[in-house]
Amino acid sequence: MKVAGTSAPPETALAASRPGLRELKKQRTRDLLLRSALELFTEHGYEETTVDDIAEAADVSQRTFFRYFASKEDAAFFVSRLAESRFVDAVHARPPEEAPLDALRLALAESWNTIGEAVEQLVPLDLHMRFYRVIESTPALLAAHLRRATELEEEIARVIAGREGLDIDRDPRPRVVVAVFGAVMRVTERIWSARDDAGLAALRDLTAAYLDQVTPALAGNWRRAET
Amino acid sequence: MKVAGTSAPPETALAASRPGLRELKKQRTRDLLLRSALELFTEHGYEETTVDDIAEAADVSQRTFFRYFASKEDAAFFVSRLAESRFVDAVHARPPEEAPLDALRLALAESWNTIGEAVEQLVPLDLHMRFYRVIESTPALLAAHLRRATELEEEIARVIAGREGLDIDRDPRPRVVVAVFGAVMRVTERIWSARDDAGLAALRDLTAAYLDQVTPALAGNWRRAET
DNA sequence: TGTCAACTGTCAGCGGCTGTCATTAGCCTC
DNA sequence: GAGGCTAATGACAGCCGCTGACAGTTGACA
Repeated sequence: MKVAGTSAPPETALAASRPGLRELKKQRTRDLLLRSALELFTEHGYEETTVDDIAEAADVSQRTFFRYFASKEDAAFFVSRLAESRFVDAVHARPPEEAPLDALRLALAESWNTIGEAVEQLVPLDLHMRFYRVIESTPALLAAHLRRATELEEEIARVIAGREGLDIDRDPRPRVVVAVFGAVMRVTERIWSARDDAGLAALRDLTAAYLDQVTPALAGNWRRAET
Repeated sequence: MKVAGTSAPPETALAASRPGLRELKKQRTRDLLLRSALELFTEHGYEETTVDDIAEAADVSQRTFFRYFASKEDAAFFVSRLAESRFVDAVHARPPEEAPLDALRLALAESWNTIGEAVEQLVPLDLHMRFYRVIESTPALLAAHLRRATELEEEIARVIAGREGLDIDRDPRPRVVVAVFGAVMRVTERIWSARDDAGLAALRDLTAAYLDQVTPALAGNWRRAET
């Protein structure tokens, strides 16, 4: 890679520009591994599925699996990574006049479709949604998910701090809002995944509803002003 | 402790009533394993410390380690578990008139000392504090820590829901406040652990300061009303 | 077509963790 | 205080996630 150019193949800094048989095969193997993994996970459970199972389902050796994915967990979150990056893009694109919490909420509302499309490129959206329930019910995966979520929060907190012209290490507010936002998201995921209707639309609606409740839920006595 | 009764050993349904040489040895082994583990973790790092290392430091077989702790991780969080239960107790003890967020904040403020004492029973408080930095800088431990934190949040959310007479599955507010509270705690831990002064007092002060910023940080535009 | 590099499989090995079984050692009774 | 009972332990074997090393295969490109 990085063969700069005089004559023949362009091969600029662009990734995956001209496929080439090799790249194509690679991508196909990776996709197959990914899909096999998610299918086995959702069908038999994460812990119950060995890396050997996945490799066998994709007709490669176990060693090859680890050349495509750093770990079993890495494969499990491959799709999520894609979805998250879309959300980050959406936050970046928000007009800077918006208050932080509004920017986050609107960025999310806006990115649902983009995310859906991006996921569908890799694996059936339905499969990815079902896998969320596996995450939620598998301690090891849930732990990894939460850690990844806080990393994402840190990234977004920096974006927010940038928008507001604040030093993230001197003013805790960017991290706090983002953490609060993330906390609500997590609660939503949790409740959503326990439901029967685990579709994307349901998640979207739940999220919107809960985000509206943040401020009222924090303020004072609930027994006085109901609703 | 609690040796009452007539003549020989009562041995009622009470746990750990009369030590007995056996129980005593067991407890000593467990404490030794625990302390060895934490010392090795803080000195050489979590991943770098083998269970064999820990077992050897405590002069038992590796198999015995796993009879005391379900996993390496389990040993790592043994002390934290104790501290958390103190906090839960404190929340339970709060007068029911207090608004939820106030109850949480005051329960925390109140339990610092209790926690410190309880920890000291098991291992040097200093060691436990230093270990928090290991958690924060070890991906696997951080992940586990976050998962455990959300489990704790669920427990506390139920307590809050109880206080307010709400059905936790119909009203999201208990989970939301607790999640927000927990989110602020996490941000605090993170910032605290990155500091030089990683003492208990510093953590306590930071937490208090940040909790006061929750509501203002959520409300509207930061650029207008500064501090 | 032949050379080079990328991709892959095989093998060996480590660390976390578990089941099994024989041995040890506290406990309890007679 | 000698015996039997049972909990606690150690030793061993084995599974699974994961990694390094080496050799074989297969696209890429002159």
